Amino acid sequence: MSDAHSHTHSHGQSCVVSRGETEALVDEFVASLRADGFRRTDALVALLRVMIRNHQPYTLAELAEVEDLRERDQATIYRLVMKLKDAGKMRQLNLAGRVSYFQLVLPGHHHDYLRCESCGEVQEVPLPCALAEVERELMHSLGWKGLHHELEFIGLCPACAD
Amino acid sequence: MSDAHSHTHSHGQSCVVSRGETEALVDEFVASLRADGFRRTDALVALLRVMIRNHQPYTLAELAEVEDLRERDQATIYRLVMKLKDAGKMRQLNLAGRVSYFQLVLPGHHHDYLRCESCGEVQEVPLPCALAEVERELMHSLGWKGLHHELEFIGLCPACAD
DNA sequence: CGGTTTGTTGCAAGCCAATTGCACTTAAGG
DNA sequence: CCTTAAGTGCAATTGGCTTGCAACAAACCG
Repeated sequence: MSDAHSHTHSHGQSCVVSRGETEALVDEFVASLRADGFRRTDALVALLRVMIRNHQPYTLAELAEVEDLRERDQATIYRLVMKLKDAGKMRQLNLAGRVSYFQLVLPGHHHDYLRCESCGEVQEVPLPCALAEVERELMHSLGWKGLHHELEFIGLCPACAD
Repeated sequence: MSDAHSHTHSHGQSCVVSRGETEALVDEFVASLRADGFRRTDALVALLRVMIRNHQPYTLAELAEVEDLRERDQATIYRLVMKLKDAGKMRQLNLAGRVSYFQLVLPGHHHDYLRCESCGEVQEVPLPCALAEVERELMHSLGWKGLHHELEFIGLCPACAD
């Protein structure tokens, strides 16, 4: 009952960074992490390399499939992701049902998503997001602090719509 | 590692329907469900009574605690919810991490939510939502069909913000 | 450069919401 | 009533996380 979505989701290509530029960003990122008690380990570097080079949401399972992380324990990746999240450097997105997606927090790289409820495809919304103003209004009128948001449009992708 | 949020979340009161009016809406809802092969069972009526009278997102666990559903098997509730979802009458919201929330689809009763990342409190956004136009634009320019959306603002509620 | 401290990792076990198989019950429609 | 297909309870399984523990290895110190 209820459809499955258990295949590999294709993400929109979005935000790909060149090889050399990635290394510099990774170094910078790791350096900033030192303050949070992180050490420069192979696993951390490999994880950041992937998530910086291709800035998009990944499931833990997807990360475990990636080059240089493939042969690592999933618990290791899990703990890295969680620690990054605790440090405020990682965001947990609840795009689909029971699996969580994770995406690095890179200031100025916010995105909303479209998800196909038939095939599970996820793609970025190619329009600027105008919710920052709503956030400001909510913080002002309701007293909430530090708001960000998660917006997902759900429907049928062109391929599944027939 | 990573905070827990495992307590009972308080939902904003929102959309409460009077006792008598609820019964009428339940009857109407059940009637429309006949077309999808549903039968009028006690469990279905009890479920709809709750979810129509107080139109808000519920977890399966919360539903299982409710009057008239308390002594029922959780698998029964689960299957009702899934079948309603398959019939397009129920929406699965991914508000928090591990657990899913479900909310009946009642045309014209759309809401966005605010969630506190410290205490887990969820409340409705008390502002009109202006994304219908974005949906139209996306369907037109990208060829997606039947779009709806899920929008959640995340931050610290007034109580947790100090 | 060794030695110490403390974060990191692998492995395996555990957790828990969700999911399913099966046999029994019951609503709906003759 | 009687038949049929949907609904239900119970128990068992799945699967994505989550954790305890002992072995490792960065980072730091003298």
